Amino acid sequence: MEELDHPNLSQISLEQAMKALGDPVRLSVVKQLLAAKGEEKACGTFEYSITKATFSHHLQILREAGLIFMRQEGTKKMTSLRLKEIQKRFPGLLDLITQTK
Amino acid sequence: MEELDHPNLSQISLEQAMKALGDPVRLSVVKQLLAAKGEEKACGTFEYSITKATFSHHLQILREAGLIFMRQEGTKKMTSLRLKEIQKRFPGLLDLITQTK
DNA sequence: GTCTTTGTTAGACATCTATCTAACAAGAAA
DNA sequence: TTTCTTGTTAGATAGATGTCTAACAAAGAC
Repeated sequence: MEELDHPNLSQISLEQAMKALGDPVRLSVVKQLLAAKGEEKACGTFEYSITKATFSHHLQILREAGLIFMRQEGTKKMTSLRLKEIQKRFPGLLDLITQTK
Repeated sequence: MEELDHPNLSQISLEQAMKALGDPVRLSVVKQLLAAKGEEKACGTFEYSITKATFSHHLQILREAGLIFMRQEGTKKMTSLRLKEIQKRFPGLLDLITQTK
């Protein structure tokens, strides 16, 4: 099993974070994780209207942007927001996403 | 002379704003406008390392995303941040850009 | 009027990106 | 072992995006 790359948030630019969030699928993922209040979600529990292959691609981008953490558990892959690290590196970003409708 | 389209910020999604900011040239423009503390800047006064044609294209994207206001003054086009409107529609966004290094 | 300044538009082009289908991988269940 | 569940990888593709050059437009200066 491959070890997944989870970059240190200090390596992530605001530009890269913005780019990752400037997509409907990926912003929706972050919103769903925010709604989960820090709890993990298996990939299959997200709502989306694309194929699972494409969805997997979007999760990879969010992971490489330092925004989500993923770990294997059996056949499932548990995904969670890197809440504290994001708040430290990009203060106000998650509040902005939560509040903006 | 064409009237420029300046959308109402209520029409702009967070996703669109993020997308506009997820580019090095455009994020730099916003940072330079923030550094100008609300003052207008002529296009020619920005620092960038692309052609003016490409730069013009990026300003158009920022304008259409509701982030900047542009007005003609003689041969120059004065550009400014839509500060208050952004703060109202996307609270914390500009602080985030200002603070993140 | 002619030239200069400032920026836009048109067209072309290479690269990036989101998407799909099909095949694969790995763990769990039977 | 065989099958099911869950998700990734590979390869292809259409469309979006950032970039350039060249031509144009409009206002000011001479």
